[in-house]
Amino acid sequence: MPLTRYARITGMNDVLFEEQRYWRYVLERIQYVADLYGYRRIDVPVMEVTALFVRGVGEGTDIVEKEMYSFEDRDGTWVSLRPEFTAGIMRAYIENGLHVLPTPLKVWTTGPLFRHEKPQAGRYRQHSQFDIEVIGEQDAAVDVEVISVAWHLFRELGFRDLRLHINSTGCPRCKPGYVRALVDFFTPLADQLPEVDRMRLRKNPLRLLDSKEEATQPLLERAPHIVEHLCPECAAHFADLCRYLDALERPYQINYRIVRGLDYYTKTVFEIKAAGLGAQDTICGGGRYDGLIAELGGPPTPGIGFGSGIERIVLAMQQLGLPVPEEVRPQVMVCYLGAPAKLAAVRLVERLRDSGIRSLLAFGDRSLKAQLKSADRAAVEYAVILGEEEVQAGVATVRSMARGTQEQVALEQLSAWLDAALRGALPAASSALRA
RNA sequence: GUGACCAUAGCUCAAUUGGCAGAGCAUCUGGUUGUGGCCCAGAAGGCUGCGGGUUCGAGUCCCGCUGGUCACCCCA
Repeated sequence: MPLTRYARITGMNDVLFEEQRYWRYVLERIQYVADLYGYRRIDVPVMEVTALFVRGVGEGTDIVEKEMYSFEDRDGTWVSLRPEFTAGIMRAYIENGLHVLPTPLKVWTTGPLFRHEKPQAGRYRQHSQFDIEVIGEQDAAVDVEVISVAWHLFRELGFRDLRLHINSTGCPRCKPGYVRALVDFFTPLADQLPEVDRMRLRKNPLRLLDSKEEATQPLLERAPHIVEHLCPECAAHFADLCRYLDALERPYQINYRIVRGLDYYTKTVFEIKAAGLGAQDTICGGGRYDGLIAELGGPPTPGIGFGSGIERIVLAMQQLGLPVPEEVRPQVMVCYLGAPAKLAAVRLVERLRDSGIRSLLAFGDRSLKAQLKSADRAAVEYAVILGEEEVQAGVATVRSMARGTQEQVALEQLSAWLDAALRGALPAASSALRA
């Protein structure tokens, strides 16, 4: 007897059966949409050397500075549980020489990510994302396709109230100029800013844009927009993005206040928000990272991708009452009376499974009453009863749980009989007796 | 990392001013031979999150810790 009861580690979650219906459906739709758009699955390790994330995500980011699960491996190398997918996938791209594949390379993945944050609604320390990446093409039509993959998925899952926000963060050529303009704008107004935002002005001026401080809001209204400071190349790219979105008649809004927290973003950034969640209402976020692969030691190659939190999707679907398929239920339960019949039952249930019938065996030598009760709880369509009499005669008693009728079926024909009955094609000349 | 609220059976919740820890649901068994759902009866299930303190006496009051929830920060 253990003296302590073990509990979940903070921010970790058990996904129980009711919720699994959502997970199963979401994953299934993800595969469908990924196939539809021609994305190939890739899986990368949950652990990488810490330096990869420091270099990829960015040294000064919150993720790297205070949220990574990092530790020294037994052989002395520093490793981290992945806090996001992109860096690992880019490492795999470079390491496996995937640039030799037809360009662009379009991949998707899913799995757990780890960030040591304080948990709250829709935010967990271990969470899963659906992630896609397109590597090797800077055409803005790619950006639109990437957004469409997410959009299509959410529509497929039944979401209707979605909001797409887009922005451009420029590139190393135009971003510094904008940051300077932003600082020039706010510096004379610094005394009107709350403490937090004065700090942002000094440390990371771009963060001012997504400030939620009351006092800052009216100032932000008049602050310069990055869209007006883009270099000709970034401006043209952004204009293309908008033109293609318009062509799709996809509703979007340009939100010059989207600033993503990862250093690698360039040009397009976007978020999709859903109703039904609390403060964490972003179910998809991503953008372009044209400098990342070179930064990680690969050939200069543009890329774009997004991550979408599966827990958040599931949470929103539950809140919104979106329909998901019922849990797959077993179809038959085999009940038995006495030891000889039990031997026959053990053989029979496995034979039923061989013919593809989802079957349970009533364990534990309990009374027939108890066995039928568990058949009822399991919501099977048929109970198959094997007693001394049945074994003698080489038959089984088959009881329809819904109708309460039963009849005897020869053991050799049982699989075929059940198979037909479960399809709704009951054999015609069967003599049903009322119970 | 900061703040607010919360913690009693597997779940949802009771327990008078500080006075014997309970109910419903779920689980198991039974209501006469081999027949489910409804009903009835019973069983099992608790160091009241943990540790201190006040008190004749603490689930209840006080302090600390841990955990949970929500929000900030950040992010999916």
